[in-house]
Amino acid sequence: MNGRDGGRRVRLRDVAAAAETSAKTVSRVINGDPRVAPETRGRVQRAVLALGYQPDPLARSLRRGTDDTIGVVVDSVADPFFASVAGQIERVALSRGISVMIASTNRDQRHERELLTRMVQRRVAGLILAPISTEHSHVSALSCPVVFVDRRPSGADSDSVVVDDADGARTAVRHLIAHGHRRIAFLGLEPELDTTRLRLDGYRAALAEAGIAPAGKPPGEPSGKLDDELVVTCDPDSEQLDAETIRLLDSADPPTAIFSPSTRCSLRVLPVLHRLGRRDVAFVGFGDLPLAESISPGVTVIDHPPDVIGRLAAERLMDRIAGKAPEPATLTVPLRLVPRGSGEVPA
Amino acid sequence: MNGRDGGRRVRLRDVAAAAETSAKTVSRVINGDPRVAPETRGRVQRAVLALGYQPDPLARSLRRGTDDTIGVVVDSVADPFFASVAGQIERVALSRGISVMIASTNRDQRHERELLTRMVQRRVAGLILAPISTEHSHVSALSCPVVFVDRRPSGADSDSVVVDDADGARTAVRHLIAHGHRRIAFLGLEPELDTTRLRLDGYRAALAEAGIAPAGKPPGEPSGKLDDELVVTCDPDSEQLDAETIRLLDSADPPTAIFSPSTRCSLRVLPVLHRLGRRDVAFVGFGDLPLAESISPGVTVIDHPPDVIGRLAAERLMDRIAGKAPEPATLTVPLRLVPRGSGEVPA
DNA sequence: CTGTTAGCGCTTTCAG
DNA sequence: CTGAAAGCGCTAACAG
Repeated sequence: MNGRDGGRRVRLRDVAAAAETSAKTVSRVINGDPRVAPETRGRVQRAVLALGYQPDPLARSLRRGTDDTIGVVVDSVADPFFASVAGQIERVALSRGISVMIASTNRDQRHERELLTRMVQRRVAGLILAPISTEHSHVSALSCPVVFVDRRPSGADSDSVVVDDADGARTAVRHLIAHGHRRIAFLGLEPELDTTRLRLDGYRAALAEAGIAPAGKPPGEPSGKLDDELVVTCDPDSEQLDAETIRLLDSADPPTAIFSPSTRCSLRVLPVLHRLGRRDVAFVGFGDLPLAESISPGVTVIDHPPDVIGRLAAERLMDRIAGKAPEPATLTVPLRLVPRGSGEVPA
Repeated sequence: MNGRDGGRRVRLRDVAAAAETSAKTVSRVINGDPRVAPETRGRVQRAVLALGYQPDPLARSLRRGTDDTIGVVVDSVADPFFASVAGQIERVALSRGISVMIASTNRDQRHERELLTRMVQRRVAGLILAPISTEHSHVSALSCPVVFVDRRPSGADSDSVVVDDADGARTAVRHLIAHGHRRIAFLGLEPELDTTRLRLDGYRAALAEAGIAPAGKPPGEPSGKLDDELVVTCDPDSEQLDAETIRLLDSADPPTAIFSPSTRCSLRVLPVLHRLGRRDVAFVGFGDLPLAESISPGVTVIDHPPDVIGRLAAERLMDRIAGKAPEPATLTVPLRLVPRGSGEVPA
């Protein structure tokens, strides 16, 4: 009926034979080359339909040196933020007939490099990367356009779609300060991440401009802490963050407010807060959460919209692939604070 | 230094030339063929390293007819459940050196077919599919192993990893009945989905065994409703579900308990409940939620573990690809009820 | 407008 | 143990 005769693969030459012409002419028809006689074109199209021919993307890519697929490399597809980013990228790509290949680095630099190499070898037409490694000279040598998301490349001559992390954090902490808080904790991403540093900068800037000095630093630091007494940086997916949160809240001079620099952190810290029944502790998180408004108090967040970021990155990459983008640029997606209650708890 | 000399692609023949041997011998070394003289092997390996050679996966797949990539086709990567499933699949695949290609159907049958065709054309070694179409004969003809997840294929001669949807729903509704509820609403997936039907069956079974007849059905049904007065089925991503929830709660003889048959529904219904301040309405959801224990009352759920499902599906597919799996089987992942408060609200 | 030839980079024959 | 030839399915280059 439709060509799947016994599972046998239909090739260009089969179509050519059926249409009584050459492979090249069929190729022309397939690729919309206008220089084919209408009559011939008709015969070919009929044969294509009759045999159910579908071009082999592998052979085509090998010959053309490029593929109609783009690669998306993020921390983890299982992370709802990146899952959503990837989903949007897919939507945009799909609407232009481009396939998407998604892969996770799991925040491993070596793995990141391997994935990129692998994708380039597959002749992807372009890449969208949430970089984990700090050094990206190898990326610019990649021979296909790359758009960075979420985190900036160190060498700033590439396209990227980011947010103003420092500003977002500053806004969050200012908000807490405006509600009377002076002891505000930062709980607490991996210090290696670019964004951690920026959000920490914003946190400190807000404190500084309010004349709040970072608390004195004891000399011998346990691992997982930075200088500041109220700053914790550790893997937010580990229970260490729970422990640190409890320790801080139980300490002699505890924080009255918490700034959580990422959704992953919030998902750790909020349950601790609720388990302890500490509704008196103010909370602002970086990144929105499902059910944020159904918790009481509602969770105040800096909205960090994955769908916008994904869409912009995808559109940018499409333009680049089409050769349309004029020069590398950094798109900064605006952030806004969404007050829901937890950030407005008074000191 | 490491072969990326001027971005030029290093081919097998370049290595052969450097090692003063033939392309085929280099190919043998690359593929671990033992029938190469140790001395030759050494020379080749040195040349590979010196030139930074990496085999071209495209050319290799074209020639071999198979690729070391598997395809994952789910409703949407942006859906946290499937994102998590995909993440686990990726982990397992990766540990065996297999790449993963993820794509979303967006619950479109035609699109599902296109994606599958596309992936098969790319010679994927296997597929993991959360089927949306109800008829899957075309899938079994796909010429590569397929493992179904979440929803069963209609022709049951394939591998699949599912949960006992009816049983999970029955357990949930029994739990509510045990707490004294007799008017229990079902709110409310798309009726087209296989799983909706099964979960609805379980819901009805639990009611039936408790001697609770489905409420009388008015003759003229507005769209989005099934027969039963307390059953709503509609797209859970639309605001229609909010409206239906409010309507039911405001009706003359309102439900005292709600069974939400999926996480997507829960994320719609719970905010409505909280907005209305209806802490008196009992709630059990199918599928766990982030922050479920931080809401008050804590959200009672049937845990529907995406990581287990993903891992099992991936392992099953790997076995199949390796030719190890004996015969098609349906793996049923056990479900358990996690009481957290909302399901224990008395009638 | 159409066809032939060559070759993308690799691996499978099949001979040495 | 090694290599030459052929070809996976397609398209670029160059004729006609």
